[in-house]
Amino acid sequence: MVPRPHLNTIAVTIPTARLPIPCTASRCCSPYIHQAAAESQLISAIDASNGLLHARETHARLLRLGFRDSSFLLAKLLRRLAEHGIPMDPYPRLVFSQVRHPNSFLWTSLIRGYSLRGQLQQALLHFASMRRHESCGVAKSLGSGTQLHAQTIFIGGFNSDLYVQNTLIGMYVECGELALAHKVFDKMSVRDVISWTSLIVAYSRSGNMGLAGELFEQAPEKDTVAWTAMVSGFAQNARPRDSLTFFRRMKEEGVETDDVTLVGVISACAQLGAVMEAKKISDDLHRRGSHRGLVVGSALVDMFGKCGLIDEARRVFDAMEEKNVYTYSAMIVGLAAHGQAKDALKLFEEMVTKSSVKPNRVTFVGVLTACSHAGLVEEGHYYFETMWDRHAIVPSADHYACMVDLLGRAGLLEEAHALVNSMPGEPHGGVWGALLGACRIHGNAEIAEVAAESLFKLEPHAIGNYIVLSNVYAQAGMWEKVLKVRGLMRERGLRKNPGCSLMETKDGALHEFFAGDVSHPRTNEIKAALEELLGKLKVAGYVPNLSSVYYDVSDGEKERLLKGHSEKLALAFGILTTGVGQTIRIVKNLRVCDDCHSVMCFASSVAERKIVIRDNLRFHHFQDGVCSCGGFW
DNA sequence: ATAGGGTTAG
Repeated sequence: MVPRPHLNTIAVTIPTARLPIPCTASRCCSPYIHQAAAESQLISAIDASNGLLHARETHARLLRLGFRDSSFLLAKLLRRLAEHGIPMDPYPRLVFSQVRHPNSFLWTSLIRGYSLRGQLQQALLHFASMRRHESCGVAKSLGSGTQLHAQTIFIGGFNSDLYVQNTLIGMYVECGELALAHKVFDKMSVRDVISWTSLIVAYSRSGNMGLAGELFEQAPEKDTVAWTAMVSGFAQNARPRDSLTFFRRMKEEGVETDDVTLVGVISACAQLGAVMEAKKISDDLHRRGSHRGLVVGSALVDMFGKCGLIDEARRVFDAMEEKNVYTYSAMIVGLAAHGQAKDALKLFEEMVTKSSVKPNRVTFVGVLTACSHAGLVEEGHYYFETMWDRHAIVPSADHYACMVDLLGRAGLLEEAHALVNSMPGEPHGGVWGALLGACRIHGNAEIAEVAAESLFKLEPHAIGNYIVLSNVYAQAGMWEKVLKVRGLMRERGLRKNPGCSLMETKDGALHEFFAGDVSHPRTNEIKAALEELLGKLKVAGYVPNLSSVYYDVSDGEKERLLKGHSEKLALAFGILTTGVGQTIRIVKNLRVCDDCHSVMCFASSVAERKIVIRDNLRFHHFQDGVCSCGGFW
């Protein structure tokens, strides 16, 4: 299954960029030197080329010397040709078409050539064709040359051609030039649904759903694509409930939905953990027969994983004929979040050995978190090493964060700290955050202070860091320092995120509970059910964990605060609304505290329910008094 | 011909 880790030490290896190193003891490095020399000679020749004939000679030399695929040199040649006013057809166009994998620089040179000669339709056609190619993996970034070219066209007229204008908007959106996109839109005398949708997408991508929504309401015509842009826009901007609302509105108004629409809603359900809605969508897809498609399937794997139905995720995964890196990553990440580390690693091995799908950085985040949440330190080291050894992926700060988390959780705080200090590049908030989190678990106030100091500089408004540091102090009984951190928070105008738990009843209704919440219509019943449950749990041996309250108050007050935790309210409500043997599913926005965790363990056996909780990190499956997380959370 | 889609730590 999992290959033997070959690393036992906490090696702090600094990955270096793997450049081809031509020199060996037996072979001289001259071929490389020759090639570099040839390249620089060609550059000079291109720069010096005068007119078509000279350029053709240089081109021939370039081909002879084996540079037929050098986007860089050929782009230079194209630019030179354009500067000399040589018509784009046929020669420069031929130069371009001979390159098998043109990069965006070469594309830009071609487009620029056309636009400089006033052949704007041609320029746009090539622009459109470049965008089609980009989705096949060519560099996504558009050079400043392309932007320049667009402006040329913009100034040069064509404001009556709907197609040209729409293409321009699309291009500006891709360049992130929102204001310019809007300017083109404003100047248009005739707009169609594509113009409106392009602009809606532009605002949605910039995070401005308010304006996107206004445009949507104003648009005179709305088709499936326009509606879908809103549904996925809300999902991508972390507003899953609005996404669902729009989806429902769309159906009410009789607008056709398609696979793309459903992918948007799937993502919303994944964020919410809304199981009932998720199942409805999945059934819908089955009826359409498109549940096994590549994108839909990958989204479903992710959704079921995030809704706590990991077996269902696996079923979809196994049924898919075509899988890519999204599919595998979603499945691996899902298994990791459910604590099924061995399965996650096994799947990764299958991916590497049996499929032709190459893992990417996201896949490795999944693999490393799987190790971390299961305490598999040696395996984590092993996979971290293979990233660059075997898969040519240079670990990013995110991967270092995973390693710090892995070491830290396992109690190797010094090693984790050393890794932070020795990693290449500056550690970001995630890296320090992982270290701080580990300090909370192991009660190390000293290293926690170091981590927090960096975090307060890097992300002064991230409230969680203050809370965790203050909790570390509280655990150690350092109350004066707790007050100091609270003072700091007040100074910076930061307020604690209220704990919130979500429970979905069978009818698909979502019930929300906050800490100490009495606003639920059945609050009295819930309170009574909780009291009754806690009474039974105490008989079974449950003792309230008062050290989970990080306030310096009396024990009685601590117990009262513990009872108000949102997941306990959700649990009590769950017991009211389910029967013995059924599953209670809760989604929580923050980490589950130790006391709630132990209550869930006890309750799963005493109340004879399965309890599945998704917190901000992972899933806990409670059954017969035991949690699947094994203490790692 | 031009608009909407899936995986990421603490």
